[in-house]
Amino acid sequence: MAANLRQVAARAGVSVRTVSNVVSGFPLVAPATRERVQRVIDELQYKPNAAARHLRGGRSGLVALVLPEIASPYFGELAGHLADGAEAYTWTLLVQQTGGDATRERELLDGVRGQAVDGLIVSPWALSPAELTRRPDSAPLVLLGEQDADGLLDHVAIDNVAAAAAMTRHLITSGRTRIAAIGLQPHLANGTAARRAEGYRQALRAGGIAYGKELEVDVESLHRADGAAAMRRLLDAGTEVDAVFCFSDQLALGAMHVALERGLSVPGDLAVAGFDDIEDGRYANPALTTVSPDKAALAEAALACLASHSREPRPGRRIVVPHHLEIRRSA
Amino acid sequence: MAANLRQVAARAGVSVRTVSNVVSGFPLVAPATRERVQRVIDELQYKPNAAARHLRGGRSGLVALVLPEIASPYFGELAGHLADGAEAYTWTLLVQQTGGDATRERELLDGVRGQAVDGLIVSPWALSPAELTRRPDSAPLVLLGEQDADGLLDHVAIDNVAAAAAMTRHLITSGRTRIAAIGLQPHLANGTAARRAEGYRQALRAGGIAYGKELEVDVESLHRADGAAAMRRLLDAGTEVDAVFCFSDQLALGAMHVALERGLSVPGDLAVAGFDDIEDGRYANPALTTVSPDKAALAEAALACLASHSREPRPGRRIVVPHHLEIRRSA
DNA sequence: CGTTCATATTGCAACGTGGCATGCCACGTT
DNA sequence: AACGTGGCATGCCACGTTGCAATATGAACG
Repeated sequence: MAANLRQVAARAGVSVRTVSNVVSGFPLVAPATRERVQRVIDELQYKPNAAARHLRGGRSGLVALVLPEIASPYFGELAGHLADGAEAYTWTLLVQQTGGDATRERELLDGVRGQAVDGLIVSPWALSPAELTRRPDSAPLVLLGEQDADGLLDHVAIDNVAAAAAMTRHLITSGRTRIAAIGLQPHLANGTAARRAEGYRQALRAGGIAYGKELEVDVESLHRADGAAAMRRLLDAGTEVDAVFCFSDQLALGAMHVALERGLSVPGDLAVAGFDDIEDGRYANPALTTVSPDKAALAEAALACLASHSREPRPGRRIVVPHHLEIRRSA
Repeated sequence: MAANLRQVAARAGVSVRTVSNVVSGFPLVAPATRERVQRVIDELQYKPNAAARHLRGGRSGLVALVLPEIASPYFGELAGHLADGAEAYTWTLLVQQTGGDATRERELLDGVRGQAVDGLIVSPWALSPAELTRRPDSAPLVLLGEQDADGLLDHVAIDNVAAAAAMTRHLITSGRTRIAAIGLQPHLANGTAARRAEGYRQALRAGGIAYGKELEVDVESLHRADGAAAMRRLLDAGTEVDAVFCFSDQLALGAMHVALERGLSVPGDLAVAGFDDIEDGRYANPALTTVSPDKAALAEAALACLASHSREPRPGRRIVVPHHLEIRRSA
């Protein structure tokens, strides 16, 4: 049975209000009183009741992270940064998985929990920007990833077009001429893959390199298995390729696995590049060349956005965090 | 501005209590009234206030997952299963990272959040079983991993001794005679590594294979970098080895990376085996042989434990979930 | 000695909900 | 006609906290 303010107050011979003042560090408390109350607090191991504080103050101290799946390394690493960073704001991170399902995404955006949370950090998958903005005014929300919702919602992301173009240029510079892309998702409203594809095409065009539909491979989702399947399709189709640029590291690891299985040498016969710079890529064999977004900055910016947004309403912001190419062995 | 019961009641021309009855599905409400109230609820988009419910009912609908770091693939995958499974109990998962720090682990076990949570799922790192049991009676707690706290706390785990022995036997059976182990953590009270070491030694002894200190490599933590460093030490020491059994897949991936870098062939010159069956291992090159714990069962058992424990107090339980060897290419 | 002021402490109310007990009404029974 | 029964609906209260406004205390000053 946890102690409450009343019990502490009774035992210390002061009013409930005074105990509350001590707990919350209100300055107008006599040192002697403060000390006496503090002693009772320690003695009874009093801990403020979060539910009551939440009800009274309207602040839950919770921030929801809404994403397709936490088991995905990229999201896991991001969640780690977010959970660490949240502490500075006295927030605790809550995980909500959508499984990439549109209905579930919609539900979570203003579900039961939506009301009990000080903010939402959302990595949308199936929902279009239009659907994202059309939501009742509840907790502040920040999107991870570039979205066409400028001025309406906050979003934090790297410049995907520039990043994809830079990696493609790297492949061209190192002598590759048949550069495939794995990871397009034409069926999704979520524009991340589209932006990466755009950067890829821009760079090919600028480099005077051939490109076309046969070099672009769609995927259902971004797991290693999808990358593996895509690579198999590409090789089975007999398309000539000397490089693949995958729009996620997981796709790249799956693709590389298949390439090696088929007896290709990486990077000899085939260069493989990824996107995300997940920890696995660093220790892959060969180590994976990748686009490295500054995940810590991404997390920090998202949290700062929420914090500033809950202080005062303002138009949506677009925050771009840095990225760099991490050139390793695979490309 | 979210609607509350009072506003719905006023608009529907009934009492607050009746609206509450409709919301909570209390049967004694006339169908006509129920429908009228429901219409207003939909109209005003009424959503029950979680804080008030929590305060009134003492249930927050939150379960905390306390672990060293969520970015670790094993924990990420486990968190995914837990978040999915929690839904069936109408729980939401909350992530608390300890960074393997004893002080922080202690804090979190009965911290501010500890009181606001319906249960704790804890993967201890630095804390000893004795310290874990010595805590004020707050929310129910279940430990992940085997701990010497039988009868006092619930814990859910695979049989680490048996699993490690089985993998070691597999290495022996496939002809290896100089089998090293990477991943001992003599400085930690947490007994998982110790149990795996025990299984390893048992199997070596039973197989009549040499073992000794020079074959057992300690690590600080379980990251790929630790595995890589351990492998380097092992090779630099000139110890003759034809297999390494790593006590986590991350260690194994780091170790394998170094082995390949040094020009060894895997599994030709060196067999590498891991523990955890994380997704990366499946697509590693070569694919990683590993001990595969049933993570879904682990998650489900942990949640069931919490649920049953919050219904009625009872002595601590020890739940063993199945595991199997996942034999791939690396060993 | 009375007034003023700063400091220290307090009581009241309200946040939104659900348990409890009770009130009300219509209908059927004696 | 009086009474009992059961279906519905309601009012009151408490959960633990904090904002607000008011009050008590003591010191300083005219």
